[in-house]
Amino acid sequence: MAERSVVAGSEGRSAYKRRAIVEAATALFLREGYGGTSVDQIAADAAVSKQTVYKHFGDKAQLFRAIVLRVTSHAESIVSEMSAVLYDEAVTTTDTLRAALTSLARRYLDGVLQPSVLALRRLVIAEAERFPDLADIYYRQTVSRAIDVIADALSTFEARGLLTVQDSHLAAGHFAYLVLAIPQDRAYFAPRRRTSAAERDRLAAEAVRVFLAAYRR
Amino acid sequence: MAERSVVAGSEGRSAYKRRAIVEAATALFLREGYGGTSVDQIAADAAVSKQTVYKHFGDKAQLFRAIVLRVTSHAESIVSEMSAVLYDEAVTTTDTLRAALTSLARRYLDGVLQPSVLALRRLVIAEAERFPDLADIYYRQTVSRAIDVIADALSTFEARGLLTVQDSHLAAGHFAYLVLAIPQDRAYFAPRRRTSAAERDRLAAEAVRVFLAAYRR
Amino acid sequence: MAERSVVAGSEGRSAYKRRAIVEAATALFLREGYGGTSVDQIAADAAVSKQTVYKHFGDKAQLFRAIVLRVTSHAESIVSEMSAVLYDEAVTTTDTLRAALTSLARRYLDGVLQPSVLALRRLVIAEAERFPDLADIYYRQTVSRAIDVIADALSTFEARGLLTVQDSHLAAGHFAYLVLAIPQDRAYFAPRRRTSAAERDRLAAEAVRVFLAAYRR
Amino acid sequence: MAERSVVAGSEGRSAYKRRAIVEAATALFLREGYGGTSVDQIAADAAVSKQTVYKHFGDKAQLFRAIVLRVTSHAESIVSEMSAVLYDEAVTTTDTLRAALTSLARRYLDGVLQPSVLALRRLVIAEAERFPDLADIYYRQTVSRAIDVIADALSTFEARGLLTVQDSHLAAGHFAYLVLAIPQDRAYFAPRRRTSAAERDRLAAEAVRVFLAAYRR
DNA sequence: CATGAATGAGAATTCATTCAT
DNA sequence: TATGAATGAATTCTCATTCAT
Repeated sequence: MAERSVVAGSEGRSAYKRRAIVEAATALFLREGYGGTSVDQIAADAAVSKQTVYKHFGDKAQLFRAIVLRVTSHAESIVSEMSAVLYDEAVTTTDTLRAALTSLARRYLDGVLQPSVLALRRLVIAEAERFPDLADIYYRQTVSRAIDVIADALSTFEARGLLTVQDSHLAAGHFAYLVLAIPQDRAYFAPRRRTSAAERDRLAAEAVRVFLAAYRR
Repeated sequence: MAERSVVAGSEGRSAYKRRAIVEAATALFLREGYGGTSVDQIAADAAVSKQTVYKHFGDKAQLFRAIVLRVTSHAESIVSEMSAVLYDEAVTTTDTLRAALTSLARRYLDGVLQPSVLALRRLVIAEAERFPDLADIYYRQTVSRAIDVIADALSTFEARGLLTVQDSHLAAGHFAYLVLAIPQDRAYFAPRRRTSAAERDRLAAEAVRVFLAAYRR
Repeated sequence: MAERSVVAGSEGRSAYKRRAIVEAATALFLREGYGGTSVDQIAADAAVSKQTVYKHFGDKAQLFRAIVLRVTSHAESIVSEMSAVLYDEAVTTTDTLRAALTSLARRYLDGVLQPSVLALRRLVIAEAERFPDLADIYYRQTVSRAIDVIADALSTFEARGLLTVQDSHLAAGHFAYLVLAIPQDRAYFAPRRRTSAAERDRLAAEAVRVFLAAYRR
Repeated sequence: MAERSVVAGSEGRSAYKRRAIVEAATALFLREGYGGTSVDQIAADAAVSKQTVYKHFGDKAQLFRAIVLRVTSHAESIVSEMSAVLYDEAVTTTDTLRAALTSLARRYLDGVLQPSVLALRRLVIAEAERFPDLADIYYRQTVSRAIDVIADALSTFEARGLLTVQDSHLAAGHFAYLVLAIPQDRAYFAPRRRTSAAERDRLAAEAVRVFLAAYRR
């Protein structure tokens, strides 16, 4: 038992340090970028020796990959939560459809405009040339994924006779970017500026209005 | 006259070197980013001594600023050319309006999806934290500017009874991103992928369709 | 115990390296000045990597500060040793006073004319514009300090009816510079020239003679 | 005549530029030191090309030598002016002697405590290792020279039965440093601090008092 | 297995000096 | 003869990575 607890303590320590590294690296990469973050700093912030960082992650690039993938999968979960609203059985009329889409739009905005999500996007874009594989994964797991989910829902709504959609992915793209593009593009260039809740409400409502004008049966 | 040509040759030399530096730095910054580009490399590519770079531009950051501003002003000219179509007197019917907006959309897509324009955008986004002033200028001179121009045109069209527009800037944002957001966002994450002419045609046409469904009187 | 010696060895190593850096830097700064000494050279002379220098001292200026302060505190100890003679109870007559002052003068000369002390003074003077704080500390801890100590003693001697001193600090200044100024000023401009023991004897004796002529009761 | 005026203009121009270089270099060397001054800066401040600097002075070290020698000879003139008072025939009594010495002391203080003189001294001291010849010349032409002049005068005064001086140079040294050493040493370490006129008066008076107590017949 | 030190390279920047024009 | 450019080395400092203890 003593032995086990030592072993367990050892593993627990290792896992603890690993998590400390991940946390420090996540914060630093998101804040300072890849080039702006040094392994020294990560080790210092994690209160761990550099050697430990290298033992756990091989090298800086692999650590970066691990961090980005981890945060990306977290971003993916936003999409999943978002999609819940889409499978609401109650959407059977234009009014409930509008409500559902508006709710979806608000969730989407709230999710994607989170500072940490924006920081990740900016980071991935900045490093897309150095880490094209990461950029690709990111795009597929967040942007594409969201559009897929929306497209599915739109197809469902069309099957219920609520919408007229020919290319559901194009329609989903229209919806997604009617909602999101304005504040997201602004946020790319002004990382500090926030989009107020009122603004988000309005953007969601207007996006839905335009979308329905074009796609309602 | 011989003397003058000597003098002119002397000045021309300096200007020539300066241009060589600007060209080399532009290519490198757009391709490798700020951190990925060394002053050594710029000097080597420009076939110029490092001193000459420093004499002309002070330091790396100032050189970067000069480059970004220069390319930005070039990007701005795309907006100006784009706006030409908007003042076509012939837009008086729904059909001519649709044609004008489609043409506008195509020009917009063609302009913004140019590799060099995309590279600049990615660069500015990547360095928005380090050079917030540049990001701000870029956004105002290209993104905002384009939306302003479009908003003006939409107001005109409304005055002619062709559209119903309450918030012309919001409507312009809807238009711009219905057209652009899908391929632009994809391009941020996949710098190498091109959007074919056929795709651009379709994106333009569909964007205009959605826009008119929502905003036509 | 083996463990402890390992730990101790580890700490000892770090301290050993630090001391090696301090010694190399002290020698170089005193000999070559601040600008004339490169961090590369310090690292090489200390048989240590540049990184180790930077890890220990942050940057060149901080290293310089540490060195100057350390040597200054050593110079301060000269003042302290010097002051011992001043509290000799045996000073009760003009003759014993003369002997005590002469002894003091000799110690003062011996202390301040040491090549390393002169080198430090020249270094601090040379860098007084760049490191005014250091110059200030140096002046207070050595020059001012010595004069304070002497002034105290003179006050004591006056209390014993041996001297007539109104402004004890001024009198101390007169004493100190009657003793020291001639060879010190020469040494500033001729760093290599030494002042012989015979010369120092004579300078001490004559300084005391002049001083007593003016301040003896 | 036209030709001559051209030639003369050319020479005048050359001499003018030379003077501009000398002035700029003097200001810079005194303010920033040898290592802190770049030839670029000198050329810029003199509104002259670097080549012109090199044509006129060979290299930076020679320019430095020229500057220091020029300013030194100016400092020497202070000694000469100072010495005037010493050959005043009216010095025949203890009172006139005291007045003459006090006046001398004041002139000496005023001369040597001029900021430009102090800056030169600090510069020469700082570079004494690199330019030992300059330091030597400086010392002889200012410090030694002043002491020689004073020693001469003291000998004269002794010949008139006013003083008892055995080693006139030692006595002159005592006089000079009784007057000067306190504020000069302070000024070495605190380049910005000034010594007020009142302080100088007092220092002069007290120095003369001590000196006469020791050397008056 | 973890820590401090080392390595070795590379970055930005500056300098004194020399070449062409 | 004077100017802008070039040279080439040096300097401070940082980084990613690897030993040795």
